[in-house]
Amino acid sequence: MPNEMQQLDRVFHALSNSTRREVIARLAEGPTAMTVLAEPFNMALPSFLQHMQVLEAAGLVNSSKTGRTRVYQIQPQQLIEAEHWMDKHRSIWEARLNQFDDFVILLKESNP
Amino acid sequence: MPNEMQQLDRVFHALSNSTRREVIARLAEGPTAMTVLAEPFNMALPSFLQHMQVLEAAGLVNSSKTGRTRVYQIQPQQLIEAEHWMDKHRSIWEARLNQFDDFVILLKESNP
DNA sequence: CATTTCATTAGGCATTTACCTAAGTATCAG
DNA sequence: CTGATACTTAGGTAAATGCCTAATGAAATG
Repeated sequence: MPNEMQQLDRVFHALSNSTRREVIARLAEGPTAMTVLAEPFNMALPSFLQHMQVLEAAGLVNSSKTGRTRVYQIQPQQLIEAEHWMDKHRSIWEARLNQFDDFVILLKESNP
Repeated sequence: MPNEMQQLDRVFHALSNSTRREVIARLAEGPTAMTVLAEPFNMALPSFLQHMQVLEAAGLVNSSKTGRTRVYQIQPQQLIEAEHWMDKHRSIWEARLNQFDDFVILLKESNP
Protein backbone atom coordinates (compact mmCIF):
# COMPACT_ATOMS: atom_id res chain seq x y z
CA MET A 1 0.00 0.00 0.00
CA PRO A 2 1.41 3.40 -0.94
CA ASN A 3 2.47 5.59 1.95
CA GLU A 4 0.08 8.36 0.91
CA MET A 5 -2.85 5.98 1.41
CA GLN A 6 -1.69 4.91 4.86
CA GLN A 7 -1.55 8.58 5.72
CA LEU A 8 -5.16 9.09 4.59
CA ASP A 9 -6.11 5.99 6.61
CA ARG A 10 -4.62 7.59 9.71
CA VAL A 11 -6.15 11.02 9.12
CA PHE A 12 -9.67 9.75 8.49
CA HIS A 13 -9.38 7.31 11.37
CA ALA A 14 -8.27 10.14 13.66
CA LEU A 15 -11.32 12.18 12.58
CA SER A 16 -13.72 9.27 13.13
CA ASN A 17 -14.05 9.93 16.86
CA SER A 18 -15.97 12.86 18.30
CA THR A 19 -13.55 13.43 21.18
CA ARG A 20 -10.74 13.86 18.69
CA ARG A 21 -12.85 16.10 16.43
CA GLU A 22 -13.69 18.31 19.41
CA VAL A 23 -9.99 18.60 20.17
CA ILE A 24 -9.33 19.70 16.58
CA ALA A 25 -12.15 22.24 16.93
CA ARG A 26 -10.67 23.68 20.11
CA LEU A 27 -7.14 23.71 18.73
CA ALA A 28 -8.34 25.76 15.78
CA GLU A 29 -8.54 28.61 18.28
CA GLY A 30 -4.92 28.36 19.32
CA PRO A 31 -2.24 26.20 20.97
CA THR A 32 -3.42 24.63 24.21
CA ALA A 33 -1.90 22.57 27.01
CA MET A 34 -2.96 18.96 27.38
CA THR A 35 -4.67 19.28 30.78
CA VAL A 36 -6.67 22.26 29.53
CA LEU A 37 -7.68 20.35 26.39
CA ALA A 38 -8.67 17.31 28.42
CA GLU A 39 -10.74 19.19 30.98
CA PRO A 40 -14.12 19.18 29.11
CA PHE A 41 -14.00 15.42 28.64
CA ASN A 42 -15.16 12.99 31.26
CA MET A 43 -12.20 10.72 30.70
CA ALA A 44 -9.07 9.55 32.52
CA LEU A 45 -5.95 11.40 31.40
CA PRO A 46 -4.16 8.31 30.02
CA SER A 47 -7.19 7.65 27.79
CA PHE A 48 -7.13 11.23 26.61
CA LEU A 49 -3.42 10.99 25.91
CA GLN A 50 -4.11 8.05 23.61
CA HIS A 51 -6.46 10.24 21.59
CA MET A 52 -3.79 12.92 21.35
CA GLN A 53 -1.30 10.33 20.17
CA VAL A 54 -3.69 9.22 17.44
CA LEU A 55 -4.04 12.84 16.30
CA GLU A 56 -0.28 13.35 16.41
CA ALA A 57 0.46 10.12 14.51
CA ALA A 58 -1.96 11.31 11.83
CA GLY A 59 -0.02 14.57 11.59
CA LEU A 60 -3.09 16.62 12.48
CA VAL A 61 -1.41 18.17 15.51
CA ASN A 62 2.06 18.54 16.90
CA SER A 63 3.20 19.13 20.44
CA SER A 64 6.13 20.39 22.44
CA LYS A 65 6.89 20.07 26.08
CA THR A 66 8.06 22.99 28.17
CA GLY A 67 8.79 22.10 31.75
CA ARG A 68 6.11 19.66 32.71
CA THR A 69 3.36 20.94 30.42
CA ARG A 70 2.81 19.71 26.88
CA VAL A 71 1.27 22.16 24.48
CA TYR A 72 -0.54 20.97 21.35
CA GLN A 73 -1.17 22.93 18.21
CA ILE A 74 -2.97 22.18 15.01
CA GLN A 75 -0.99 21.26 11.92
CA PRO A 76 -3.35 21.79 9.01
CA GLN A 77 -1.53 20.19 6.09
CA GLN A 78 -3.03 16.73 6.58
CA LEU A 79 -6.49 18.16 7.06
CA ILE A 80 -6.03 19.94 3.73
CA GLU A 81 -4.84 16.72 2.03
CA ALA A 82 -7.87 14.82 3.27
CA GLU A 83 -10.14 17.61 2.08
CA HIS A 84 -8.44 17.44 -1.32
CA TRP A 85 -9.18 13.74 -1.56
CA MET A 86 -12.85 14.36 -0.84
CA ASP A 87 -13.03 17.34 -3.14
CA LYS A 88 -11.47 15.44 -6.00
CA HIS A 89 -13.87 12.55 -5.83
CA ARG A 90 -16.88 14.74 -5.23
CA SER A 91 -16.04 16.72 -8.34
CA ILE A 92 -15.73 13.59 -10.49
CA TRP A 93 -19.16 12.59 -9.27
CA GLU A 94 -20.57 16.06 -9.96
CA ALA A 95 -19.15 16.07 -13.48
CA ARG A 96 -20.87 12.76 -14.15
CA LEU A 97 -24.13 14.03 -12.72
CA ASN A 98 -23.96 17.11 -14.92
CA GLN A 99 -23.63 14.85 -17.94
CA PHE A 100 -26.74 13.06 -16.77
CA ASP A 101 -28.57 16.40 -16.43
CA ASP A 102 -27.52 17.28 -19.96
CA PHE A 103 -28.88 13.96 -21.11
CA VAL A 104 -32.20 14.65 -19.41
CA ILE A 105 -32.33 18.10 -20.99
CA LEU A 106 -31.51 16.56 -24.36
CA LEU A 107 -34.35 14.09 -23.93
CA LYS A 108 -36.79 16.86 -23.07
CA GLU A 109 -35.70 18.93 -26.05
CA SER A 110 -36.05 16.03 -28.42
CA ASN A 111 -39.57 15.31 -27.10
CA PRO A 112 -41.16 18.72 -26.61
CA MET B 1 -23.84 12.02 21.77
CA PRO B 2 -25.83 13.96 19.16
CA ASN B 3 -26.89 11.98 16.13
CA GLU B 4 -25.01 14.30 13.78
CA MET B 5 -21.74 13.39 15.48
CA GLN B 6 -22.40 9.65 15.23
CA GLN B 7 -22.97 10.22 11.54
CA LEU B 8 -19.60 11.97 11.17
CA ASP B 9 -18.02 9.09 13.13
CA ARG B 10 -19.42 6.64 10.61
CA VAL B 11 -18.46 8.68 7.56
CA PHE B 12 -14.87 9.29 8.64
CA HIS B 13 -14.53 5.70 9.77
CA ALA B 14 -15.80 4.50 6.40
CA LEU B 15 -13.19 6.66 4.67
CA SER B 16 -10.35 5.44 6.89
CA ASN B 17 -9.77 2.31 4.81
CA SER B 18 -8.16 2.33 1.38
CA THR B 19 -10.36 -0.44 -0.02
CA ARG B 20 -13.43 1.61 0.83
CA ARG B 21 -11.90 4.80 -0.56
CA GLU B 22 -11.10 3.03 -3.82
CA VAL B 23 -14.71 1.90 -4.03
CA ILE B 24 -15.86 5.50 -3.59
CA ALA B 25 -13.42 6.52 -6.31
CA ARG B 26 -14.78 3.92 -8.72
CA LEU B 27 -18.40 4.70 -7.89
CA ALA B 28 -17.79 8.34 -8.73
CA GLU B 29 -17.75 7.13 -12.33
CA GLY B 30 -21.18 5.55 -12.17
CA PRO B 31 -23.37 2.89 -10.54
CA THR B 32 -21.68 -0.51 -10.48
CA ALA B 33 -22.62 -4.05 -9.52
CA MET B 34 -21.02 -5.62 -6.46
CA THR B 35 -19.05 -8.34 -8.22
CA VAL B 36 -17.64 -5.82 -10.67
CA LEU B 37 -16.66 -3.50 -7.81
CA ALA B 38 -15.06 -6.36 -5.88
CA GLU B 39 -13.06 -7.70 -8.81
CA PRO B 40 -9.89 -5.52 -8.41
CA PHE B 41 -9.52 -6.50 -4.76
CA ASN B 42 -7.79 -9.64 -3.64
CA MET B 43 -10.42 -10.39 -1.04
CA ALA B 44 -13.15 -12.94 -0.39
CA LEU B 45 -16.58 -11.67 -1.36
CA PRO B 46 -18.04 -11.80 2.18
CA SER B 47 -15.18 -9.56 3.34
CA PHE B 48 -15.86 -7.16 0.52
CA LEU B 49 -19.56 -7.13 1.37
CA GLN B 50 -18.68 -6.01 4.89
CA HIS B 51 -16.86 -3.01 3.45
CA MET B 52 -19.90 -2.17 1.32
CA GLN B 53 -22.10 -2.41 4.41
CA VAL B 54 -19.83 0.03 6.24
CA LEU B 55 -20.11 2.46 3.32
CA GLU B 56 -23.88 2.02 3.18
CA ALA B 57 -24.33 2.46 6.95
CA ALA B 58 -22.36 5.70 6.65
CA GLY B 59 -24.77 6.85 3.95
CA LEU B 60 -21.95 7.24 1.43
CA VAL B 61 -23.55 4.79 -1.00
CA ASN B 62 -26.88 3.16 -1.52
CA SER B 63 -27.76 -0.02 -3.31
CA SER B 64 -30.64 -1.79 -4.93
CA LYS B 65 -31.02 -5.34 -6.00
CA THR B 66 -32.41 -6.33 -9.36
CA GLY B 67 -32.68 -10.04 -9.89
CA ARG B 68 -29.57 -11.45 -8.35
CA THR B 69 -27.27 -8.47 -8.86
CA ARG B 70 -26.89 -5.65 -6.38
CA VAL B 71 -25.93 -2.31 -7.85
CA TYR B 72 -24.26 0.35 -5.72
CA GLN B 73 -24.21 4.04 -6.37
CA ILE B 74 -22.63 6.95 -4.62
CA GLN B 75 -24.74 9.18 -2.40
CA PRO B 76 -22.77 12.37 -2.00
CA GLN B 77 -24.63 14.20 0.76
CA GLN B 78 -22.61 12.67 3.61
CA LEU B 79 -19.36 13.30 1.78
CA ILE B 80 -20.41 16.93 1.50
CA GLU B 81 -21.30 17.12 5.21
CA ALA B 82 -17.91 15.72 6.19
CA GLU B 83 -16.21 18.17 3.88
CA HIS B 84 -18.19 20.98 5.51
CA TRP B 85 -16.95 19.93 8.92
CA MET B 86 -13.37 20.07 7.71
CA ASP B 87 -13.86 23.31 5.85
CA LYS B 88 -15.41 24.99 8.88
CA HIS B 89 -12.57 24.12 11.20
CA ARG B 90 -9.90 24.84 8.63
CA SER B 91 -11.33 28.30 8.14
CA ILE B 92 -11.33 29.04 11.89
CA TRP B 93 -7.70 28.03 11.93
CA GLU B 94 -6.91 30.17 8.89
CA ALA B 95 -8.60 33.19 10.43
CA ARG B 96 -6.47 32.79 13.52
CA LEU B 97 -3.32 32.41 11.48
CA ASN B 98 -4.14 35.56 9.53
CA GLN B 99 -4.41 37.43 12.82
CA PHE B 100 -0.96 36.15 13.65
CA ASP B 101 0.35 37.34 10.28
CA ASP B 102 -1.14 40.74 11.01
CA PHE B 103 0.60 40.76 14.35
CA VAL B 104 3.94 39.95 12.71
CA ILE B 105 3.41 42.72 10.17
CA LEU B 106 2.54 45.11 13.00
CA LEU B 107 5.75 44.18 14.79
CA LYS B 108 7.83 44.79 11.68
CA GLU B 109 6.16 48.13 11.07
CA SER B 110 6.72 49.29 14.61
CA ASN B 111 10.42 48.29 14.41
CA PRO B 112 11.56 49.33 10.95
C1' DC C 1 13.07 19.07 50.71
C1' DA C 2 8.25 17.64 50.83
C1' DT C 3 4.18 18.10 48.26
C1' DT C 4 1.54 18.93 44.58
C1' DT C 5 0.87 19.07 39.73
C1' DC C 6 1.34 17.57 34.89
C1' DA C 7 2.41 13.88 32.13
C1' DT C 8 3.59 9.15 31.09
C1' DT C 9 4.06 4.02 31.37
C1' DA C 10 2.26 -0.50 32.31
C1' DG C 11 -1.14 -3.68 32.24
C1' DG C 12 -5.91 -5.20 31.86
C1' DC C 13 -10.58 -5.71 29.69
C1' DA C 14 -14.66 -5.56 26.51
C1' DT C 15 -15.80 -4.47 21.91
C1' DT C 16 -15.03 -3.70 17.14
C1' DT C 17 -12.61 -4.47 12.93
C1' DA C 18 -10.94 -6.91 9.04
C1' DC C 19 -10.25 -10.70 7.35
C1' DC C 20 -11.29 -15.94 6.41
C1' DT C 21 -13.98 -20.60 5.04
C1' DA C 22 -18.11 -23.18 4.56
C1' DA C 23 -22.66 -23.44 3.69
C1' DG C 24 -26.68 -21.40 2.37
C1' DT C 25 -30.55 -18.81 -0.94
C1' DA C 26 -32.22 -16.91 -5.02
C1' DT C 27 -32.23 -16.04 -9.98
C1' DC C 28 -30.93 -16.87 -14.68
C1' DA C 29 -29.76 -19.75 -18.79
C1' DG C 30 -29.98 -23.74 -21.29
C1' DC D 1 -35.34 -28.85 -13.96
C1' DT D 2 -30.32 -28.47 -13.45
C1' DG D 3 -26.34 -26.19 -13.16
C1' DA D 4 -23.98 -21.92 -12.88
C1' DT D 5 -23.90 -17.27 -11.09
C1' DA D 6 -24.53 -13.55 -7.59
C1' DC D 7 -24.94 -12.65 -3.37
C1' DT D 8 -25.81 -13.70 1.80
C1' DT D 9 -25.45 -15.83 6.34
C1' DA D 10 -22.98 -18.07 9.98
C1' DG D 11 -19.24 -18.63 12.57
C1' DG D 12 -14.35 -18.18 13.62
C1' DT D 13 -9.69 -15.66 14.50
C1' DA D 14 -6.08 -12.17 15.27
C1' DA D 15 -5.30 -7.54 15.94
C1' DA D 16 -6.77 -2.88 16.96
C1' DT D 17 -9.55 0.39 19.64
C1' DG D 18 -11.26 2.84 23.57
C1' DC D 19 -11.64 2.83 27.90
C1' DC D 20 -9.92 1.97 32.90
C1' DT D 21 -6.71 1.88 37.43
C1' DA D 22 -2.28 1.94 39.59
C1' DA D 23 2.24 3.25 39.67
C1' DT D 24 6.13 6.14 38.18
C1' DG D 25 8.79 10.50 36.48
C1' DA D 26 9.83 14.89 36.57
C1' DA D 27 9.18 19.81 37.35
C1' DA D 28 7.25 23.56 40.21
C1' DT D 29 6.05 25.53 44.66
C1' DG D 30 5.43 26.36 49.63
